[in-house]
Amino acid sequence: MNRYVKKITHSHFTTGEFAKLCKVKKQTLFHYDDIGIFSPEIKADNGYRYYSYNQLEVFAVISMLKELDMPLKDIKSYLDKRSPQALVKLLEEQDKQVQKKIEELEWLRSFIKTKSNITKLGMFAQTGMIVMEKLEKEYMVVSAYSGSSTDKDIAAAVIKHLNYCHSQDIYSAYSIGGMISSDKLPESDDYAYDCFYTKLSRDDYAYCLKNTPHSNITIKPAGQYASIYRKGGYENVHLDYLKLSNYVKKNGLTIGSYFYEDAVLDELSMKGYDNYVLKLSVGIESTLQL
Amino acid sequence: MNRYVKKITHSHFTTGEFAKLCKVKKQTLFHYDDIGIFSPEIKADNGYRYYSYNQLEVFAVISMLKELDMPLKDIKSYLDKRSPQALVKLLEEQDKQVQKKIEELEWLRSFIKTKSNITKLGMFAQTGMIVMEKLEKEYMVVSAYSGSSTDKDIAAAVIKHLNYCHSQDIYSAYSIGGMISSDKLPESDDYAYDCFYTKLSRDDYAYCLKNTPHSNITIKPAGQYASIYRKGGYENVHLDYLKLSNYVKKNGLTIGSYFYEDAVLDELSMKGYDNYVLKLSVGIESTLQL
DNA sequence: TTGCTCCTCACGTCACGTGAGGTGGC
DNA sequence: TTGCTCCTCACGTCACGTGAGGTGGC
Repeated sequence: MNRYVKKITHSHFTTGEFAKLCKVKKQTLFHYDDIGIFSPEIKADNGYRYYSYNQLEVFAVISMLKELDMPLKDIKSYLDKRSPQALVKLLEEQDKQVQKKIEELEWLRSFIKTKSNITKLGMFAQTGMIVMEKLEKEYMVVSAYSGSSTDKDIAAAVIKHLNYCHSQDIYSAYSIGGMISSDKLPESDDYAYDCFYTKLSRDDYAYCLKNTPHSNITIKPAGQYASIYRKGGYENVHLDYLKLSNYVKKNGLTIGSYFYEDAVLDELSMKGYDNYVLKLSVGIESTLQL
Repeated sequence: MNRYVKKITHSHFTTGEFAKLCKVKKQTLFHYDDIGIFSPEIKADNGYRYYSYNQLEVFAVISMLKELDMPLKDIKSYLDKRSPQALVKLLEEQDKQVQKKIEELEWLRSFIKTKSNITKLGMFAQTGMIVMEKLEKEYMVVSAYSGSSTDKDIAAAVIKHLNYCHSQDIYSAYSIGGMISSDKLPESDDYAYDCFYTKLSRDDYAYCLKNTPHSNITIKPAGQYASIYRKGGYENVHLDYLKLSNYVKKNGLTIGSYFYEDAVLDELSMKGYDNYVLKLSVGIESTLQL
């Protein structure tokens, strides 16, 4: 690709042509020339810019590095000191970056899937009535709470819980839930949780096992649960806990150890607490079991 | 997670606390409040901002959407009209985006690998001497060139070649190469190519087959090749073509149909044509073959 | 000659980042 | 009281994008 190169500008591309070939705007080329990162091979006396074939791949690599969030400054500093050795090193570093990004995006897909499933659950749930459901086991990170009932303590406990999750590289799509011991039925709106928890999706759990096998992960057992989905947020939640409790008693069932309280539709899809959809549930065991 | 919420600011997080939990700078939260995309649940009379637990996941989703290059305007317009239906739709769209991005990044990895291999080839090649090598078959997109010898025609032909590649969604890591019929030995530096070509990596080829099965792809045959790597760019290239030709004759070998000319180290790792490393090669068949 | 493309210059924008200078709760 | 954190400006930055107004080659 050398024919007459260096001799006549016709074998070169104008700014407009080169921009089209690179699928960018002319202004980008002007900008790159201004900051000295990528200039045309030839600059005519009238100021016209002429780019060559061989610059195409340089531009392609600049675009690639930009895609990978490398600042133009860093790209320039490579190009200023370019060499085959430096190129190979750069490419190897970028390959690692790309691998990491792919993993992040794959995690993101599972985040999206989980969030979508939770939301659909809230959209289609029958609200205000008790439903019996067979639930699979779930993995959760649980932080016991035994602090005082002051809000300051609670806020601190939540921060601690989240910091623990983050320290284990856990960023779940599930919102924080609350557990209440089932022998401590809430008697007013002003009740306290015994634990905070963060549920994990299967993917979260797999990722967690791989990276930090000794994380403090609790299993919420599989089995029959009595649940109630409620619109209207947190107002008079204790009445629904009462409903659940009465239902279990009336049907002669054995109540599980904890009530679980989850926000199914919350701030992300609804504005204001009053519009949240909560799910309260408790494990039950039929006394008719063998 | 409702305890005393709405009543006392202590159950909430200050800007600094919330920023730490979200792994961003405070300024980001100020900015989001300014443009109205994400404001604290409570703003005290003294101007202090207080964020709640339930806002954590909203912020997480904003971060996620930002990661996926959604402008803050668009994120705001979702949040302004938020609903479970809109959320599910948004998530489904984003899932497609993420899938696409993952595919792009996987393509990028193969681009990086190819580029790296080509560069290593140039770094470690013995230059200035003829080497015999057994090459595997390679796939290439070839554009015949029969235009005049004016540079304008050549530039137009290259544009046409690249546009064809782009129309087939082919963005190879290989630079454009040139083919010269082997019965037309260059006699001066001013020679003409008979074809331009773009080599494809295995991944490019697989991708190509999947998307546009009828692309015009040529196979450069596997077999023995006589090659010469040369430093010093394009000056007196014809002398190396002569070397190759003489070598083939002297050893009583049958010459293949075309000379192939590739830039192995070019503008990307070297400054200026004079420092390029080119590879010239031609297929040979031993006349001693059965 | 017409129309298209080229140029420079100045200002806008997007999503924050960076101090400067001052107030306020434990 | 000390020190830390909060606040609001105002200006900077990064990578261009958008015209405005004028020149220049086929």
